[in-house]
Amino acid sequence: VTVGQTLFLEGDEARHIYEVRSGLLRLTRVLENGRRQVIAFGLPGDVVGFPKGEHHHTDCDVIAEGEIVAHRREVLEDGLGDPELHARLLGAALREISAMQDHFMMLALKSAPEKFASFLMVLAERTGYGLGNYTAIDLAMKRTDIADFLGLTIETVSRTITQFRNAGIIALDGAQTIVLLDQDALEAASQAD
Amino acid sequence: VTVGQTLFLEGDEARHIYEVRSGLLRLTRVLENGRRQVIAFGLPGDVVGFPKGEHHHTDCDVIAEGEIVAHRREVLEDGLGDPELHARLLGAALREISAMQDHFMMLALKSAPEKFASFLMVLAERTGYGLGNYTAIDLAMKRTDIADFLGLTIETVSRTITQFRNAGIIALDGAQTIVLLDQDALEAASQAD
DNA sequence: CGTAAGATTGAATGGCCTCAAGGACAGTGG
DNA sequence: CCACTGTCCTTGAGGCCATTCAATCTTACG
Repeated sequence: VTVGQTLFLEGDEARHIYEVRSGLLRLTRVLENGRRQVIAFGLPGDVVGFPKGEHHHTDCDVIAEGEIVAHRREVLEDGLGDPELHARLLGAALREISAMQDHFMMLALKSAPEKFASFLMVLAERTGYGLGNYTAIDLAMKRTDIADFLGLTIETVSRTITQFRNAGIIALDGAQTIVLLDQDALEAASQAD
Repeated sequence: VTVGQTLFLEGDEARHIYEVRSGLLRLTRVLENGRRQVIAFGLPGDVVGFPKGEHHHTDCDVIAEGEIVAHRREVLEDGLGDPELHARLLGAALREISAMQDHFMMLALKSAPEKFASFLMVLAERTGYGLGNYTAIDLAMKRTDIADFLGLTIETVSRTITQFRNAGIIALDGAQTIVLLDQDALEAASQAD
C-alpha cells in the first residue's frame, strides 16, 4: 500500500477487514456540513474495518506505508476453518470497543493539554522508540489529523505543543518527531485534577 | 432486576454479557478525579457488557426495571452449540462499534443544542411511542446521566430543554416525559450548520 | 405538610475557537 | 545555487459558548 491511498470509503461494501502489521492508517467520518472526525488511527497490531451490516461506516486512508493484511469478512463471522484467526479477530473487535471507550473519556472529560498528553502517552507506548536516554515518537499524521482526533482545532494543538515545549516536557525535531523529556510530567499533565 | 441494582463494576471478572429485552441500563466509567462519563445507555435490543480480556471495563447499573437476559461469556467466543445466538451477539458487537462512532461525532463535533436534539431523535426512534398526533419519550434517566452522556453539565442540558420548549419544538409532562411537537425542527436543530 | 433530591434560572468567568497574519520547510524550475 | 511557490505549522488578538458558582423552584414521597 502507498501513502495517500484509500482502502475504503464510508458506505462501501465491506469485503475485507484489515490487519495492520506496520505503517499507519486513519479512520475518518465526515458530517454533512463538512466537519470531520478522526475515529481512530490504525497502529501496528490493530485491526480496522469492522463492518456495520454489509457496509463500512468510515473512510480509511493510508498515512504511512506499511504491511497491511486483508482478511475476507466471512472469517469474522464464521471461522472458515481457521479458529485461531477467528479468535484473534474477535479479540481485536472487543479491544476496539474498549479503546473507543477510552477515547470517549478523552473527548468528553479532558481539557486540551490533558487530551494531548494522553495522546502522546498512547503513541509512546505503541510506537515509541529509544533515543539516547529518552523516548521518541514519530507523528506520521498531520496536525489536522491530531486535532480532528482529539476534538480540537489545529491552533489549539499547536499551542499545546508550544506550552509543553516551554515546560520542558517534550522537544521537537522537525514538526513530525517528538522527544519525551519528562514522562512523569507528561503523565501528570494527562490526568490533571 | 430492580432499579438501582448494579449488574457489574469496572474490573469485575466478566462471566456474562447481558441482552436487554426491556427496561434501561446505564454504562459508566469514572476517572480517578471523579469525573464521570456515561458510555452508553442499554436500550431494549442492545447487548452490553462486552469484556476486555477477562474483565468488564465499565460499571453497569439498572435505571429502569425490565427483562435482562444473561448469556455466558463463552458463547461470544465459540458458539457453544448455538450458532444462531453466536451470530446475534457478534452482530450486536459490531453494531456497538458503529453506535459508538456515531457517539463520537456527537461528543466532538456538535454544540449543546445539536447534541441534545440528536439524543432525542435516537430515543424517539428506539423507545418513542405515539401520543395523540405526537411522539412522546420517557426519560427514565436523570439530567445528570444525560449530561454525562452528552459531555455537558446538567445546567446546560436544562437550559437547552428550556430553549427547545420556548421554540415550540418540545413540551414537557413532568420532568421525565418529553413530547415532540415539531420533529422537523428537531432534526434541523440536530445538524445545524 | 414537610423534607430532600432533582431541576431550572441567573450572572460572571474562562477555555477553546475564529479570524488573521507571519514563519518554517520541501519541492520545483530558472 | 537561489528565488519561487505551496503546504504546513506557529503565533497573536478578540469573541463566544459552555462552565462555574449560587440561588430559587418543582417534584416525589414519607
